[in-house]
Amino acid sequence: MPAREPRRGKPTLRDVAERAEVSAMTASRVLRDDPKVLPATRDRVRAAAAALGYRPNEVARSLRLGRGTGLVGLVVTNLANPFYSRLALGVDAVVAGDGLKTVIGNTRQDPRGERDLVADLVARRVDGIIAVPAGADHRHLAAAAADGVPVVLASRPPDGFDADCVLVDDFGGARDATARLLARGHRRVGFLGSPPAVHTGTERLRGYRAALADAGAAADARLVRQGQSQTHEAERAAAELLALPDPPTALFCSNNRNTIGAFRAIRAARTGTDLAGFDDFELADALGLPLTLVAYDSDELGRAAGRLLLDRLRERRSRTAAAAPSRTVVLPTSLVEYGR
Amino acid sequence: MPAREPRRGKPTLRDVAERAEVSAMTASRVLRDDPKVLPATRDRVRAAAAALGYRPNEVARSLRLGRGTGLVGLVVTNLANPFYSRLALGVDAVVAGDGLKTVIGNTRQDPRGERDLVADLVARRVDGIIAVPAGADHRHLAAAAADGVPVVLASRPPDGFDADCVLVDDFGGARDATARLLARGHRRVGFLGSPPAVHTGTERLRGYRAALADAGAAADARLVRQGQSQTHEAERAAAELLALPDPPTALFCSNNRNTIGAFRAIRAARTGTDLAGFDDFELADALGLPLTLVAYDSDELGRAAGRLLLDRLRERRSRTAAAAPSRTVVLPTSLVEYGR
DNA sequence: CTGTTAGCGCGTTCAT
DNA sequence: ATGAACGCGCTAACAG
Repeated sequence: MPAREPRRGKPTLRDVAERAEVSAMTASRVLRDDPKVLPATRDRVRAAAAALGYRPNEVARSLRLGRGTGLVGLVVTNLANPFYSRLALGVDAVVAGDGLKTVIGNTRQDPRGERDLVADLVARRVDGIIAVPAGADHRHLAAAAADGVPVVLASRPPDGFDADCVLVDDFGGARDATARLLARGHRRVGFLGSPPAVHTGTERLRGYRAALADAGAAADARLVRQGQSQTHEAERAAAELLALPDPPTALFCSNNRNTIGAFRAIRAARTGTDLAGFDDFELADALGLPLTLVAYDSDELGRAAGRLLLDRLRERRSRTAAAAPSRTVVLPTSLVEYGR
Repeated sequence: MPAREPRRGKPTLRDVAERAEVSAMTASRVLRDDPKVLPATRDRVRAAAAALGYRPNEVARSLRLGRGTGLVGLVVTNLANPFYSRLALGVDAVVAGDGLKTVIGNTRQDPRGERDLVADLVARRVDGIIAVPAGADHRHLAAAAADGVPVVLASRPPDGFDADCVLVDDFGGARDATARLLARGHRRVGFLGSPPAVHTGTERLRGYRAALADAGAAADARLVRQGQSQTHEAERAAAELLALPDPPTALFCSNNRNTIGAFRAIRAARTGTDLAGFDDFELADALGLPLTLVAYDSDELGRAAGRLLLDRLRERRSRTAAAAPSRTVVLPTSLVEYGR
């Protein structure tokens, strides 16, 4: 039988080479713009490649080169939350600048799923991982880092291992927003937040408490509700607070899901309860109720994470000395007032 | 020099094999749960793999197996738009069920960027591509399909080539919403929509016009503004319509960006203009103005696209007969009323 | 049950 | 300027 079948699957470098009547090596050189090729040969190879619709196989390429795959793994819990999609956008914008693509992994808050996902990303030889871990157990991420895959955490710090990370000033933002409520004369301020396992939730709770302490206001534990991660759960929790015999006159919410839920509850109860929350969101200005929000540059969160990762990858390429110590970037927050 | 250096980079199958004192082949079998291995050997290999922290290299694996990479490319224009992030989520949810991962490509409306992106995805040997093309020129997608990469379009039909696609009932939804406005007695209904090149925009414009014709209402070209893809552009266009000597008494908007912009303009102008739009969105019920929206299951858009792609991939695996004819799924819409 | 051979598509090394 | 040999890490196909 002849050496090679004519049309089996996609054309390979050898197909191009045969058609141009050169060796595979020469074809390879031409297609990578290696200068040491005769112009005439170059044209023949290019013509052959075009005629065959040749596409270099990046899989074979990255195997051979031993470098990474040009893929960055992004691990988030819920892409439907604008917070995460903005993050994804920021990451992608930055890493795309270096020719990298982003692989998304949506874990839906499932810790086991997150473990498998990270393992799979490592097996796929992504160049790096950017993660917003769902839980407090970071061993799977530590394992990835130990396997030599650079890991960058976003929105929560690494626990039990060392890694770059980019955070928001959770404590300061929450404290400032709560202080703003207190400055308006409120004495009973409720708190609505995510489950206690989430770092941002606990930090923001700390900020809320610090503001109360600073103002000499009492910290009533009955006014603190943690555990809501969906708007309808938050609405229910807020309604319960408002129905208390001695209800809070203001509410601070630790994220946009809780703020929106609380808004609905307040509007329904017509109590005129003052409202503040972490995270800015679209249409916050159009709700017809006064609202104090802790804003920050959510795109920048992703971009900063992307930059930290790119720095690690560059460091790795230029086999320079020892690895740089891990870095933490903290994004500032600001208070915005709507409808006032 | 000795045959193999001890610790260079990640451990490979051969490292595991040597440590377990078996051949690479046996190690391979164990790690893939091939039953034809002696339990004792199996344990030794497993122990060796664990001790070394071995991770199979999926890159080498997919090169060897000749199958795809287990990656699905998703091409969208703007992940920050909830419409696209929901789509991404739906796609990922479905394909993840088959062990596939989603690679996102955000084109930011740049047609040239989209061309390069698709070419890159093909070079990376993704198993398939799901795209919401930015423009009307689909030659790059046709090329990918011709290269043997299954392509599924979402939210717009293929132009100039054959492919599966999932659409929303753009025409019907727009016609129904406009008819609702007309049924309330409006005679002058304005239209705000995306640039003419976008399929959904033109279909929805057709629906709007059909409703006008059905009701015997005049189609005043001055009341039609196309070209807005951001809320602030839409707000400006809406304001211009409202400032006309003979302004429309109602507005129909072809997507959520335009609806939100129009909402802001109407609220600012205090004209009480009636408003309807395509796409449901969060907080639409809380805006304090009556609003008629064309709703559909946006997650299902992504899921349906994912399923069409999976069907193609399965068809490909089971080398059955000729390829099935391309399929089109159309999602129904419904009208929802808020604040009325 | 286990090992050997061979090669997926490509690029480095060293010839010529 | 061009080509042959070799191997990246893995696994089908065949021995044994």
